[in-house]
Amino acid sequence: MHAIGEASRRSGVPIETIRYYEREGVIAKAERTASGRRVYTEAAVAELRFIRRCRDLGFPLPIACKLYALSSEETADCSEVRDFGLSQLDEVNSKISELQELASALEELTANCAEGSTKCPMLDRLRS
Amino acid sequence: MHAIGEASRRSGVPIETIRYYEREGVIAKAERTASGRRVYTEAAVAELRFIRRCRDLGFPLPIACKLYALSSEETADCSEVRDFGLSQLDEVNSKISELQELASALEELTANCAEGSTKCPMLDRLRS
DNA sequence: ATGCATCCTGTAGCAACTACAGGTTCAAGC
DNA sequence: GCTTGAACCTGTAGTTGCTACAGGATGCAT
Repeated sequence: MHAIGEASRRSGVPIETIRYYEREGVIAKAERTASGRRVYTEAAVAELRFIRRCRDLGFPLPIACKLYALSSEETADCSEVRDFGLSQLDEVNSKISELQELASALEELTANCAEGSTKCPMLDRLRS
Repeated sequence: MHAIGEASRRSGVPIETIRYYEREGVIAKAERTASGRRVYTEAAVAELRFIRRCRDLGFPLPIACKLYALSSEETADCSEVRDFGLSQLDEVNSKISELQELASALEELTANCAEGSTKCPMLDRLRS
């Protein structure tokens, strides 16, 4: 059993975020001591860590919740998990292509900017 | 002189966003008709378009403002513009690498998920 | 005169936190 | 037993850049 600070250290989820997750129903409400302080079991810490890993992979919170629910089921069907993973992968890949287009646009725009010039090709392109 | 709807169509900035920009001081306050409706000059529409192009390139609003200010100066030094562009490029590039790491992690995690399996390697990795 | 598009203000919601303010409780040292 | 400082509590507001109403006024065409 750990206090919230220890749970935070062990899970890598900031204290404020843990409380936020509880408020939002992402995780179950923690038990409390007589004086009202939250108490976390090892399993609760593992849940926090699980959620954090999902977030690190870019899964939105609702999906992270679903994945955790799946992971708690005995009968967890791998293919459902895989579908979430693949759809997340799709999204990440399309963000990557978007950003790559941005990057090449920015490269082109900055490439012709010469120091001291009063006629800036980048500004010209933004204006026209 | 255009009403806000026309300014929106011409600049590609949604009406609500134009009002938001005005509230936030991103653009100058528009003139009003006797009855209180906003009125946009050709120059104001150009400003909106400029801001939109900056946003499309991923520049944050405060930077978009600075770029517009620079673009209005006679003495605009190209090198300052270039610096903004390069720093934006840096940011885009680092986001790309982050996302590429995510993508490869997701590829690895999903690769071994086989249909019907009750032991999901992806869940195992999220748990451990 | 009527109806419909367009406009107005003001407020709230989104995602996922983060950062206070203002107050209680716990634990360690003296 | 008392003090002090860390850690905890609730509740609210701010972040970024919009977007979506609600509820009402205005403009224009028929």
